[in-house]
Amino acid sequence: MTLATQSDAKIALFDRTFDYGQLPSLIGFHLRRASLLDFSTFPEEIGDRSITPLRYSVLEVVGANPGLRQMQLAAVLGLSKPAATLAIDFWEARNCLSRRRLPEDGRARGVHLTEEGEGTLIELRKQVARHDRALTASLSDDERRTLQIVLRKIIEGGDAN
Amino acid sequence: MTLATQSDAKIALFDRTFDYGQLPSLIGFHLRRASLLDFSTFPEEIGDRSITPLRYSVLEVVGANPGLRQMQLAAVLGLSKPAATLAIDFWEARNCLSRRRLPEDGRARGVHLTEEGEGTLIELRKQVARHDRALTASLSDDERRTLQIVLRKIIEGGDAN
DNA sequence: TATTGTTATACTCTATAACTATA
DNA sequence: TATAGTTATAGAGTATAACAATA
Repeated sequence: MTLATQSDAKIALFDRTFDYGQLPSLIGFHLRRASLLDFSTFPEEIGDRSITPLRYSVLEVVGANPGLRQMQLAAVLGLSKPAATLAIDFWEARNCLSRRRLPEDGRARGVHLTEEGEGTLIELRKQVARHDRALTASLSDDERRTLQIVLRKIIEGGDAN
Repeated sequence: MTLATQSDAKIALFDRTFDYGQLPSLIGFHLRRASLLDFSTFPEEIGDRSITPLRYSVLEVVGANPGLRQMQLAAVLGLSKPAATLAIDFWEARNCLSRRRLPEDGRARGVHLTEEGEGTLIELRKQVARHDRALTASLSDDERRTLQIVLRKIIEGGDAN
């Protein structure tokens, strides 16, 4: 028995053709590769390699929800407590985020954009939108829209749209 | 100026609603989340937490290209040399892969499935296909097909299809 | 001198748990 | 006793470079 026969797509390398087996039939395989491509090209557009997609998303969510608590931020983005702490530390060191004690609960901190953070976010938004546009440059508007809907369906496990 | 107004989608948590800002307009955001969901549910179907998507893909590619060199395997899957070495080590320790010297080049090793490896791959293929099907259970066949095509376009940067 | 593959090392991320301060 | 957040620590994954064997 040869397992090499059920192929589906090939790749040319070293003057030879290789077979991906059943991998190309898997949505997860393509999702992984597209997401990796997104990550790997992200810093090219942003310039600053220390600004990762995750760190950008933290700034974005704080901008959209001024004063939310660190735990809330963590829950919204699916971060662990330490991950939230570290991401906020990163932006605080750059004077883009600030922590403020809440009068109603001395344990909690509300997270806010600083003035510099607002400017940084406005700039980042443009760059990230440009990067995302470049990532999907080969798609029609219709395909881009469909892709977004279908990905949401996957993420919400069938309860979406 | 408030940055919280350009919202697009919301999430309910802690008896409150939070805003994702521009994140939901980004394909990359959804790709990341869908891919993370894929990864996080993968071990549930496979059972063995040490068998990662990457390690499975190594077995798959060796099965589809018996005897390919380690460097070729690395290139096909976009792995670094050490990553290829370690992945092959993993399967060799489980008696699923073997390295064989090539008569025509003493430096290179060809990678082969063992008999046990063939059985393991056959089983894994079924489980992985089932997992991928579950991941996309909320999609119609048509949507699944479209998704695959569109993701390939992204990956190949516009030269695809 | 270049290439295949291995090993060593370091760096990033993540996950857990211990800790503090408040409640 | 429980919760918000911080710090400490360890584990997985990845990337680079040094290395051994062969060409």
